[in-house]
Amino acid sequence: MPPIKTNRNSTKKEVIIDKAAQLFMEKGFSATSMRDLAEKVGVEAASLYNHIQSKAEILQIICFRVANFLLEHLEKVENNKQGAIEKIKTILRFHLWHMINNYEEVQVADREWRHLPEPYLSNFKVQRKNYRQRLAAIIEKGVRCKEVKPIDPSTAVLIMLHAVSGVESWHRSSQKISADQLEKDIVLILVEGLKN
Amino acid sequence: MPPIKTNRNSTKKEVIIDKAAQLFMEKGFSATSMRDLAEKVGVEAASLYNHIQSKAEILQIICFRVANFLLEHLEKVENNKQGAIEKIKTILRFHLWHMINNYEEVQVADREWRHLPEPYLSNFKVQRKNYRQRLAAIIEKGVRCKEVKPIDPSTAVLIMLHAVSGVESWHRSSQKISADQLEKDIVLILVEGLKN
DNA sequence: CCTACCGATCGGTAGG
DNA sequence: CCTACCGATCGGTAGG
Repeated sequence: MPPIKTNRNSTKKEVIIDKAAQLFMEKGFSATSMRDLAEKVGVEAASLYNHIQSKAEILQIICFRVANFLLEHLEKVENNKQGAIEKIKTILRFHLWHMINNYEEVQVADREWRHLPEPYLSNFKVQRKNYRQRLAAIIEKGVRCKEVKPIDPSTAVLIMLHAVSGVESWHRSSQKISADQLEKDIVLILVEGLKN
Repeated sequence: MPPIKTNRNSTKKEVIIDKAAQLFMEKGFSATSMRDLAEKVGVEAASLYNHIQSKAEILQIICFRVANFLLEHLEKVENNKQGAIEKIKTILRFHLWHMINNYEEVQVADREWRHLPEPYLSNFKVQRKNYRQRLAAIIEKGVRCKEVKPIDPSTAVLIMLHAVSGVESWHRSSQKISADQLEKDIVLILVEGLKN
């Protein structure tokens, strides 16, 4: 018999990672104890170590899962035939969608990566820098084609990425507007702000 | 004889707060120990308590100093006679200037306020919400006057405030462009994105 | 998966 | 401002 296929969130390890993401988001990585996590999962602290190697491993899985996901999408966009503005719109929408649906993990990756132990920390920083530079390259090309305003590309990247992480405030709030409307408004403001 | 006037950063307490802001920014509030801080200040951990009451008090001073500073400025802008776009520009520039010159404290207030003990935590949340609502009110008025695009005002606030906190990436980087150029670019992108 | 437990480190205090 | 020290809690292991 083949092994039963387990989708994400069905293995105990995934449950642990999921609950950890919630706690790391709420209290931060350092302020979350393995006893907090164990309680949330419904076992004793020692039992967690049958599924994970360390507290740091959980953070590492979360951070690199998010980073790889975004990087893979960027690669696809780089190779398509859209213009700069369209590429930016596509990336922005993907970021927003990813953020809205996985905001705990994305938020943790964004905020708590500093607590990664080496060599993961350096590795993550390199990936982060790489991502930003490639995004800036798309914008720079847009500037050269006069499709985008003559602004510093890395400043534009900075605004884009940070605006996306602002979705957290929306998520936490009473959610007056829909996810669709939120996406439309953000894309409108940023893309119109970039257009020449 | 009158007491000698001490400007900020000249008292030992201010030195402690300043070094703490650096550490809280670098490692986070929870991961910073009073021994780390003592070493940076150049005394033993126990000696810190002659100047401060607790670790939490330091965070509280940092968070409320930043919040009050921004709130005071907002009040002035609310009462001037500029249009909505001009008001937003003024606030955005003030935020950016404040961020660039005090980025450690601002960043800590932004990121570590969750670790405030009650009742400061609730208090801070109220001030934060209040600030955002008043900023949204300015934008909403702009939308009603057709000066600003018909977007959800709180979405616009979300983008503005998070874009500002992105200055941290700029600060940490090799600082290719000047603070002036950074400010111009950010104001340009965001304000043009909002204009109708 | 649990009980029992480890050494290390934490924020903070007593007393001088 | 320091030495000495407190109880609590931390991440993690041994052994079953």
